[in-house]
Amino acid sequence: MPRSSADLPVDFAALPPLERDFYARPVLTVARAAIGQLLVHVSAEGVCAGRIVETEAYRGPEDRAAHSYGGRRTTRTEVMYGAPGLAYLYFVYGMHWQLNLVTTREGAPEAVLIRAVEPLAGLELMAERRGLAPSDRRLTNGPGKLCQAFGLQRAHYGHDLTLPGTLFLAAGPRRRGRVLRSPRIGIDYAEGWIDKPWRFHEADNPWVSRRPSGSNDPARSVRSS
DNA sequence: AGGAAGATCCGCT
DNA sequence: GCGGATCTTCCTG
Repeated sequence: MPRSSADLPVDFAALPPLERDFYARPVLTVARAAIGQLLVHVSAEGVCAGRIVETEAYRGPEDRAAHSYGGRRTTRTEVMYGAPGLAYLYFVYGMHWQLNLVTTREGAPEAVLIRAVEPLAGLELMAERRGLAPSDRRLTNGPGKLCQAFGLQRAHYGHDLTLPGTLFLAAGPRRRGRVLRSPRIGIDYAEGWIDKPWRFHEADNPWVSRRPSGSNDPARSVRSS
């Protein structure tokens, strides 16, 4: 990767995927490590790529906010129990898809939700899919938005992210901002787990979906590697 | 067979 | 800030 996106154009589609080792770690570790990595999707319509700037960790079966809470194992959650490096996509609110990375080890239903991405390539295609201008920040600053922009949906359920050429993560540029932690968003139903700071995002990145809500809970800063 | 809820987004006030 | 959109999945009876 170039040091900045102002360098020569990168052939994102040809980048080597992150290997299974990346995903085969505790979910909080992967959620933190995913910040700054690249998400790439190659489709018939074109190539979309971006830097991951916001994630959340879901640690079933004990995590009440996780779909795999209590060991729940259904058609929908089945892939969460699969090999680390698989993609878990699900459909919510009758209209939105969400992308997760399966982590840890087979049988451990833990996953990282990708909540926001900073677009680097395929902006025109993303804009077309989203019905927005390519310069619009709403292109990819939310979990449902980025899936629509990248053209991700049911067909990608269970896809192996370690395979090259289609849908995968790749090593991001070295330079990154601080990473902050805060409580996860939209899990008011998860009594006892609401306040866990399992959301990670780059400080001062305009593509992050929202600033940490509670000005009271000081988002704790984490060293960037 | 039916109902309820949902890891969201958008537009309006 | 609030409510509506919209439909799949899962649980209950």
